[in-house]
Amino acid sequence: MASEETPVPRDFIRDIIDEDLKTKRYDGRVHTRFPPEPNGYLHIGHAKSICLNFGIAEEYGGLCNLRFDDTNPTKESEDYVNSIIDSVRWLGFDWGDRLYFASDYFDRMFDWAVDLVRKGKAYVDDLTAEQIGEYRGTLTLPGRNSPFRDRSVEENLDLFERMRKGEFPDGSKTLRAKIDMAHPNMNMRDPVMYRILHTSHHRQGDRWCVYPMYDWAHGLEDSIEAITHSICTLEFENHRPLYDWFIDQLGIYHPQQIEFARLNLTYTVMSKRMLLELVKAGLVNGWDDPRLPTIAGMRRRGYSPASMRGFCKRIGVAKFNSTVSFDLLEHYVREDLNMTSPRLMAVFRPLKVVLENYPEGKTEEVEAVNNPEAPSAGTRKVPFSRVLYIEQDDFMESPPKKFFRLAPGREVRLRYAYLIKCTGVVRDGGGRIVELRCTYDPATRGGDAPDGRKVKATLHWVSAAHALEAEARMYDKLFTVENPMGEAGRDFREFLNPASLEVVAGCRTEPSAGRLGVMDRIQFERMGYFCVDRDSKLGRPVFNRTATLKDTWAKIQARDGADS
RNA sequence: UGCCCCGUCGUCUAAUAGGCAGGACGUCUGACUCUGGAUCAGAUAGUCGCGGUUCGAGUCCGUGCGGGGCAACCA
Repeated sequence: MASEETPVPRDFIRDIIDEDLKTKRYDGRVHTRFPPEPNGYLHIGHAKSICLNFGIAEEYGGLCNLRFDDTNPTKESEDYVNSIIDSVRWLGFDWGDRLYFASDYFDRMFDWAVDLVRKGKAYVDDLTAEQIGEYRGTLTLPGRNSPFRDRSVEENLDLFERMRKGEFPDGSKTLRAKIDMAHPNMNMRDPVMYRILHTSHHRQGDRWCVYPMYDWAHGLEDSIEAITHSICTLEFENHRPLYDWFIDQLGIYHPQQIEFARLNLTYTVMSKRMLLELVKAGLVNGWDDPRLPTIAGMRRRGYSPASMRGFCKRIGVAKFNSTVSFDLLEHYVREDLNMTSPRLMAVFRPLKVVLENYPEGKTEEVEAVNNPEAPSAGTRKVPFSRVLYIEQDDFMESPPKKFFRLAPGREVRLRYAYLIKCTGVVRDGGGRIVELRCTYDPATRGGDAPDGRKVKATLHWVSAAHALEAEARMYDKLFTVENPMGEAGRDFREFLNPASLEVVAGCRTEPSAGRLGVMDRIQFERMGYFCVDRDSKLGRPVFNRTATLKDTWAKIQARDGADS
């Protein structure tokens, strides 16, 4: 885990915590929390927040809670709760026995609301949602007081209690904080605290028909759990004054909210809403589609938890709205996978090679290194015989100057095996090359020529008779543009990359691939990092491409105008 | 024509309490190599503008410009 041995990052949040520790603001405690709403799957943006919150707790010897902000039963479900628990655990974090649900605090929240009503700081409003909007004013114009704003405490108490008992239909009444309808911060214009929702809750059943709003609930949740630093994203900055107001009116424990910029990544979308749209429309294959930036999707794609943690740690934390390059993510993934992935050989688009001077029916085994970065991974035997497959892209009949691979009359090395030279091509009726005739040099077993002659390329290969058939799913960027949301008036779906998934059937792998288990991560030499998908069948594995290897040749081709 | 927040290489991010603007990714060179992988060496490129304070400003003050957020009974 080289990526995690980097020094602990410094950022403005840790500076604030250092300062609070110095001034003994919270008696030297550091207690954070990760508070997702169970209304979708977690994505890499959440991973940033998870790493931040759990990471800070770890570094300071504090604690981090996992708390579900389940205040809106119309959008939430237990399935989402489970997927979130699964994702956080997979990322490698532990919340001990501190798994909490906002819904478990509903009684206390209700009592506190009654408290506010008693203090004349909250009232029951009969305005409709639409009217509330009208009375709120605009960004530049002050709002007006609701005609129900000055009801007596007794009447408010009675009405609120009857709301709770279910006497009123959905939307007919709300409980509102009594603050200031002319406040320059819109959030302070008598925000709604409770709405009536005759909807059963995935944990509370039908116990409630009034549910707290985020602004009212969230600060209370943090207060109840004695959180010291409530870390959240920038869009809640304007809500902090309200969060503070509630806590001060109630006179309860007061955490410090700190906002940071959410993660944006190029070539993808990072909002649960957009992700949900893609899933619902069937534009991807579920929440764990390997093309999605969901944690479940990236996991299925083959990203390791360590690489995701390394990425999150090293992108830093700031208040500047930024977009991280997808290249950076891939860099950390490759960095980790390079060190940890066993190497195997597989040919994705097979081209048959017949070694004319190799005895028919003979098979030998060559020794291959499992991981050049980790000698302790040992070696393995790979069968070699007269008929082989190599990659179609590794042969060109009339190669350009910079093409180093096999061509008529040219000699290359077969990895760990022999030097071979191409002596001819065999075509089908349509003139397509279907087979290469080659000779091998028996003196080069293992790959080195006794006379010291060099070759410019080493190719991966498999023995036709011993190969295992497999399917590969080649994933590419989900969108064709860096910011799919960036074009005014265009829907982000217009920029979906039609080539984001290419299924390659008929791949041939060396036999040892048959011993892999689901989710095992490997590198197919020269082709990229892959992992075994759960769709694999016995004897016919399915591989997801996690990332390609850096490919200098592909870069040259792209730059020099692809003459292939 | 309101309020809040933010502007450092192409990108992300450092610069302990004002003191040589550094790192990473990307890109480009080169070395090495039985993965055109990995590794190594080098190059590239930045403090949004204008004033002010100061011996000294990315950092402090003012102002302009630019970007983001806010008008759900969502979070």
